[in-house]
Amino acid sequence: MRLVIARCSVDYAGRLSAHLPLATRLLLVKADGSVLVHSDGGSYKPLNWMSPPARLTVAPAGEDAAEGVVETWTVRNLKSDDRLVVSVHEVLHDSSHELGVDPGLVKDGVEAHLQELLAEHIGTLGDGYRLVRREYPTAIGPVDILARDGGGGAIAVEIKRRGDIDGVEQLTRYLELLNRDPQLRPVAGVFAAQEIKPQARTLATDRGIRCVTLDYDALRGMDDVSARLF
Amino acid sequence: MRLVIARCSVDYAGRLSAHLPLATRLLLVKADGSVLVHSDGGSYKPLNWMSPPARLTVAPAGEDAAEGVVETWTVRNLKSDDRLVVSVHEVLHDSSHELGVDPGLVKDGVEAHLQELLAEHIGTLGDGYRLVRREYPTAIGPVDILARDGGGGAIAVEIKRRGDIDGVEQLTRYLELLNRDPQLRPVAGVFAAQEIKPQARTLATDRGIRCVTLDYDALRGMDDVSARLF
DNA sequence: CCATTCATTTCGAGT
DNA sequence: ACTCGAAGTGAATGG
Repeated sequence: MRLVIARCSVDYAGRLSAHLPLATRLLLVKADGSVLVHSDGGSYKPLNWMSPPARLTVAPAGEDAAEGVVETWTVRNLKSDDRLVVSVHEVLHDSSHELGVDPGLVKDGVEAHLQELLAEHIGTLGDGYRLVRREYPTAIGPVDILARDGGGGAIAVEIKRRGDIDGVEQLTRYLELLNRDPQLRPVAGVFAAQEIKPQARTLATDRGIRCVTLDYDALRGMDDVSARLF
Repeated sequence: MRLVIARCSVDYAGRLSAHLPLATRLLLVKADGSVLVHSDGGSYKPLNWMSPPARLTVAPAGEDAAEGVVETWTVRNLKSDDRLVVSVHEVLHDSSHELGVDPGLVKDGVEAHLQELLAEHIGTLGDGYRLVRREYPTAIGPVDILARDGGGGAIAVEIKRRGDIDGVEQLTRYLELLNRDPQLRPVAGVFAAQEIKPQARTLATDRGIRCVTLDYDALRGMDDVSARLF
């Protein structure tokens, strides 16, 4: 990994065109040839970049030396024809470092986990609810959860972290299919998410689908309690 | 901006939990307190990070000194209660740099531009086509383009950079609404994108919606030509 | 300021 | 290899 602090301007040409005026920035060159151009603020997203696999070539200034350019970096993607051109005016820092391969990130608490928790505590949807199965298969893909309510009626549950209109459309398609099955019919729908967009709620309600807001911490808390009982 | 190359392990607790085992990485501390943890590969996305506004506090090793920890960095987000904890085992490089404010990126060639270009060259959809208006309003949101074909029939165009099933669903909803308007009825649909997924194409065709693949460079080229005429 | 939509999205899982 | 959906999505734009 090479770290360069430089006064530079940057041009990108690929799926779109973009330009960065002259300023002091961090140029980060990774082992796979990818380059990140970072400013001293903003988010984790660079101002501009070239994705791997890429190749960096450095050329001394040509005609643009008159404009103060010291050297020109050209970063070419090896699979597409995207190009990133960095016009370096002044190098303030330049160092290289051996990092080795990274063991990678371990995550916990995403949608899959939400589904697990709700399946485990399906009773939070109503008294007498019981789980039939998670990932209940249909012709167009698996429904997140199939359950039965206290009266034995079938319930199809679609789970999202953020519930928007697409999720309601998806659940609607599942319900249409499931309601053709005499073993299940009639199947009611539940749209469960940590956060449900108003538009999605309106559409769901209009179609007779119940909306449920999930509290991840509460579900996880119930988990802890039940864990303590053992 | 502070650049640190260090052997470290990292833990994040916030909307999810994540852990990075001990390895050598770049720790990038920005002026707004945000921290990025980068490996020597992958894309522009850091392995882990803390978004601004954030505050970094560094503490000498405590009980964990026995495990080889030299110092512990705690990065707290000032608006949420997200925390990033970096256990530093060895510092291989440490430098700070003044960058100043960045003038920011200038973009050109995104979806808005595609819509502009297609509206300008609506004739590429067929002989005699003419533009009624861009962002034609409906009760559930604006249609990208409303046009008339050579015979005077209304055409609703949905534009995407990448056309997938969601875009077809969206256009379907627009068409359903527009076809209730006696001034417009019957309204035909055109799904236009730089790249159309097979599934989306199938669904669109099934619903009588025409699919058109847009060539951005060609549209831009036509633009250049017409520009040269003036 | 909230809500929706786009993104050089990136990333991972499943087929 | 390809497709599809999720993301600690982030960022811009319109109401």
